[in-house]
Amino acid sequence: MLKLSKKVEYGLIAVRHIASLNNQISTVKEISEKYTIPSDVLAKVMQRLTKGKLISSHQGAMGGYTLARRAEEISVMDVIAVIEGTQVGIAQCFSEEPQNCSIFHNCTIKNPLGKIQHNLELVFNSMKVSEIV
Amino acid sequence: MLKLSKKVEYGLIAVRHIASLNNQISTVKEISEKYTIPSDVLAKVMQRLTKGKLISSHQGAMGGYTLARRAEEISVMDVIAVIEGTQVGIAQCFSEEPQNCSIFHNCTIKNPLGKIQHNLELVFNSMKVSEIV
DNA sequence: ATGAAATAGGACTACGCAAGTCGTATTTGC
DNA sequence: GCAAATACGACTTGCGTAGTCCTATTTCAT
Ligand code: SF4
Ligand code: SF4
Repeated sequence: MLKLSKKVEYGLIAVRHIASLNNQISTVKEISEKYTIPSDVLAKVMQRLTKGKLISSHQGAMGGYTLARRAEEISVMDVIAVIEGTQVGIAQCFSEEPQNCSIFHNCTIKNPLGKIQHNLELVFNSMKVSEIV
Repeated sequence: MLKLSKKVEYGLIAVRHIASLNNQISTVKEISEKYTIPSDVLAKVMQRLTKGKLISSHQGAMGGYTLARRAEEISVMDVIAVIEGTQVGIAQCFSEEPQNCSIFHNCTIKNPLGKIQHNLELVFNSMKVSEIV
């Protein structure tokens, strides 16, 4: 409960790695070996980060990935949001249709939880990749 | 990912309910019907809250539950910690033996994540039941 | 041109946890 | 003694996470 997925952790490690090398091009093989991450899993993480425009891919031999923005402009929240396609919410009614929760109408805690959700987002938004290199 | 469990939500609803009734004794049946919560599930949640000394149980006919502390002294974090027996951690290495994570030794993000973890705890600790009645 | 190095992406499996159900025992007020 | 309530363990089901496997595509270097 409340745990980040491994994919997100891998994504953060990868993005931080590229940033720490001053945005030098890096490959999946290089990163997966250095940090002992299953390369297939990391590959798909990188593909999502590419689709989310946080990094840029360079296909073919001598290819790899570079950052698509400055490290100061990539937050932990960005990485989470891109890797988890869905909306991140501390409760069901924040991440999907509120009606999906059978007790939505007489739920007495959704407003307080909304406040907490907002504060959590502030925390994740405020930490940038540039701070963790 | 990052979602509270239903048990925690049920626990918060129940604790808030009792608090809103000015600590009048309340039963599982009463709460489960009012909020459409499966009574068996709620029952076990209440038992955990009792073991965690957040509420007090009164067995037998005319029994039920009351708060064991003032609503100002029960935080959302307390409820989470008691219902989830385990340590709540944003990453594996915070909730179990660090060695369990195969990449612990060369993990470059555990310190930053630790900082985030700390901030999240502040958020959950600062919201008290008395604020959500 | 050809082959090697790299990204792109779908299909599938295995495992663990969340949520709920069921059955039974125990306590206690009337 | 009966009914209302808590206590608690065993079980099922479904879903999400993590990982594996396989194939296609792109592009550089020889
Ligand atoms: S409505 Fe209440 S119970 Fe349903 S998801 Fe939102 S917060 Fe949780
Ligand atoms: S060590 Fe790094 S990767 Fe392993 S759990 Fe802690 S943070 Fe996540």
